[in-house]
Amino acid sequence: MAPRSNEQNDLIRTERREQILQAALGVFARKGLMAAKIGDIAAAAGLSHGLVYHYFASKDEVFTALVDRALEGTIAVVQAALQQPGTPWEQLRWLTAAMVEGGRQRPEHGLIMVQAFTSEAVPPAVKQLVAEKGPQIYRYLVPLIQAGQAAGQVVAEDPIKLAVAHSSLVQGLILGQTQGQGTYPAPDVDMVLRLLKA
Amino acid sequence: MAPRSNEQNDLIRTERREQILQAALGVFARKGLMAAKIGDIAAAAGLSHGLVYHYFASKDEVFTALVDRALEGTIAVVQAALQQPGTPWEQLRWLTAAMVEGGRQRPEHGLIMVQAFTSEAVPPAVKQLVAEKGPQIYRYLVPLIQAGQAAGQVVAEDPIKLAVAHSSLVQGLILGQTQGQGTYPAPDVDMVLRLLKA
DNA sequence: GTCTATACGTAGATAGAC
DNA sequence: GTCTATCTACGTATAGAC
Repeated sequence: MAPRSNEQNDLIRTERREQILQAALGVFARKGLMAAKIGDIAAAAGLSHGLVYHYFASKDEVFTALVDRALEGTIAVVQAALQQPGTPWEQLRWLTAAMVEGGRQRPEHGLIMVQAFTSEAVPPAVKQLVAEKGPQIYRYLVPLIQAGQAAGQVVAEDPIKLAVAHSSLVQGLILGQTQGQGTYPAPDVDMVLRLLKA
Repeated sequence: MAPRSNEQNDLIRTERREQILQAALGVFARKGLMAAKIGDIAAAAGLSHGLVYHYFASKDEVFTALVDRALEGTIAVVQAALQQPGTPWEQLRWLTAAMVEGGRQRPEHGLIMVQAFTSEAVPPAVKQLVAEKGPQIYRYLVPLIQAGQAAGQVVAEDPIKLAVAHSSLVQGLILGQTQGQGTYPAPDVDMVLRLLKA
């Protein structure tokens, strides 16, 4: 039996890491940071709980990594909206659709972020991430709204308030979907955009 | 030293119970069900942790009592809106103001409800409460929206979708206020009502 | 790289003193 | 009614075998 090469080992490492993160994403989203046990994550990933500690130093570190991903992902979507072709309104529509649809199919990121933003029982590293990267979302969203106002497509209100309202509604919808479990029909993109429409 | 009368004992009992519930409301809202320790609640209430168990059988029972209050309170507000004088639109405006303002001053109920609605790590009694009383909110909100539509004041969209959008936005705003800690200006009542306006 | 067994700390819950 | 001391269970994190 020939020994594994370094490349093969690296491949296994990144695979396992991803496997653990994916499993943890679901468990953390459903149960919350403190209620989620390492054993739950290991079981969901299909491996022993000892192995989780081979790849991550602590439960907090796993959670922090996921919060970072969720924040980076959200920022990336807002940035991507600015790269879309068309008018500011069309960009806003693209952004809204991406967030609402994304949240509908995979609400886990949204649930993780709510915990990161609202709970005090969160590792210091998470608080730092939230403080640093949270405002970045508005750094891109507010100018987009202002561009829409300049084009006469977005209502002439305080652009920051509009941005807060838009983000809050999207967040709320993700939570609402989780609770209702499809019981109620979900508002569509156009309904969300009524908030902004001139 | 004369012994206490039964009436005095009863008074102490209800006082202590309330004292514990108020303290627990804050702790649960900030830390979440699992991260909140009985010791935290006792310390916040200014009494020993043993005494908490004299008034409640378990931590779960305290949490469940608070969820019940939050749900009942929300239902009561929606019902109260229907009793307000004026047109359906004025009633909707009253309701929105009550929820947004209430959530701004005391976001704890909103945070508790988010946990109750979204977390799996919640006692069965809470799941039952959510299943029973959660839909009651829509039982009163949807007809109010329909009345507004009949009066030509609310846009002619699916009233259930409108109700979901409205509730989601209010919930999202409460969360947003908690995270931003007053960093950003909060959307006002009129901005929320743009969702519904004809 | 992966697992099982174990140590250690902590927190929920109870018992008994005052 | 209230507190302190204690029991007990569980979960994080580690050590060592394979």
